[in-house]
Amino acid sequence: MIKADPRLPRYQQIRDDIAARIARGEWKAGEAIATEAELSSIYGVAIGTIRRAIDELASDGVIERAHGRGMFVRRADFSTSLFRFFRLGSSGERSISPDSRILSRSLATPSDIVRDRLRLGPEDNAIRMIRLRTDGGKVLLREEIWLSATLFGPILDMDIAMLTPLLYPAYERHFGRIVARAKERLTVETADANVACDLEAPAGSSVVRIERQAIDHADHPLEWRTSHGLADQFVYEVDVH
Amino acid sequence: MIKADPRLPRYQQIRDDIAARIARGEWKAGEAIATEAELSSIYGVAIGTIRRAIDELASDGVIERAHGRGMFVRRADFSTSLFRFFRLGSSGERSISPDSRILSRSLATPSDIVRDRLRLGPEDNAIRMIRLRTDGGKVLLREEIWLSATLFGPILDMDIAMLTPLLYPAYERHFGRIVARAKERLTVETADANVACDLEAPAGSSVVRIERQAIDHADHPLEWRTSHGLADQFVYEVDVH
DNA sequence: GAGTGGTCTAGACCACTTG
DNA sequence: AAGTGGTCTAGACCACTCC
Repeated sequence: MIKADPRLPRYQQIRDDIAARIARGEWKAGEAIATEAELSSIYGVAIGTIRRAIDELASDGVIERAHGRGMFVRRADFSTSLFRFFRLGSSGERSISPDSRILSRSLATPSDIVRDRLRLGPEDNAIRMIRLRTDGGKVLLREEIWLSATLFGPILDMDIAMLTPLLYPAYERHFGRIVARAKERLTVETADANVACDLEAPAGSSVVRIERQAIDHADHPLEWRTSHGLADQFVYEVDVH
Repeated sequence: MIKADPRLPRYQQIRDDIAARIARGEWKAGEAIATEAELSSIYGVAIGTIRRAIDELASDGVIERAHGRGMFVRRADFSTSLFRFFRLGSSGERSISPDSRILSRSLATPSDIVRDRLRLGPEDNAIRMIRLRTDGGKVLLREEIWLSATLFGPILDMDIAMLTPLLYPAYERHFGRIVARAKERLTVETADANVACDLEAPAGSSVVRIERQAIDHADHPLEWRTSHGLADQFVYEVDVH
């Protein structure tokens, strides 16, 4: 049933197993998962241990609890957590449908910064992707994405449709790697030639730069991403705890 | 011992009581608080209930746990949570000492936006403060801060030294109101005359605008704040969950 | 009323830190 | 060895939802 490191606490093993089942599609978005009592007998632990596991999944936004009704898989659109740029325009209400287009995907030698952020060894290789996020044909964001080739190597040969529109669900589904949290760093700068070209704006335009390190439950970095978007139409919303 | 709403779960009453004790100075920053077993007998509840209360204080960053040593009041500098703008400069390492200067403090009629964000009634009054955050004489941030006059009225007559350098600890100490989380929204715009003047920059400079709604445990908004800083030296770091 | 999640108990045993 | 927080148990009872 569980093949995780037995040195980890049971509630963490169970948390990861439930997350993996959801990623494998055993429980689908919007559906109710097994009840606490069922899970308790499935895993052979007390109900309190199950609750502890679910607590973390709920705070990760993977599962939603409804008192008296059950526990439900959240639609995996990440709208409340790790995708929340560009509510766009003054209306402020409409949420973006995250169309994305991967421009390139290749094995590459990581810079020292990328090596540090992904915690790669001196010999490790990396995967580099350039991706555009668009809405209604308009380019909103240009992203440079770095992954460890050791962890995500097969991504180079996968059908591109398996990587759209969102990458984090793809990491879960195909590699069992769950992004639990991320560190982000925002600055404002002027666009260089590559960024300006992809954003369809003049070089030297004012752009927002977002660096994001995506991290799993074990505190290991999964992805390093640098995104750029035009400053004058940029909105960034976040809940700070 | 506890005078909170008895309809609330015990662990929430205990959480708030412990937080209030810390705010009153019964346990000081860096000190160990009572052990779980002691708290359990103080409050007359099982140790699991104490743990539940402490869980929330720990995730709020009020208390830090150390396995085998005890539980400690975190230094209340908010450096890891709600004050983390402007790590400033390319060094990226030095953290800012948050000098602050309150320029004005008065009763004012809130706009509809402020009324909405503070959830004020149509007749309620508000307090408006303008504050500068500086480092080494240089102005980094210009803040416009709004509070409910009903909740924070006495702040108008307090010695200004009681409100520096940080406001959130002052809210805790003098009003027992704890900021549990905040919603922030960042945009980039050009400075108007007031902002440019306070930031000692030409009007029309590119500035970052941060709107922040600070919220307590009961999900009630405590403060609405709009901050501006020069875009070219702005760094914003956040942990996203 | 049956079934669900939410709170709370009163322990047990383990892992870590300090003397 | 003593004391601390961390994990886990096997229940009890409550609050909410749905039939």
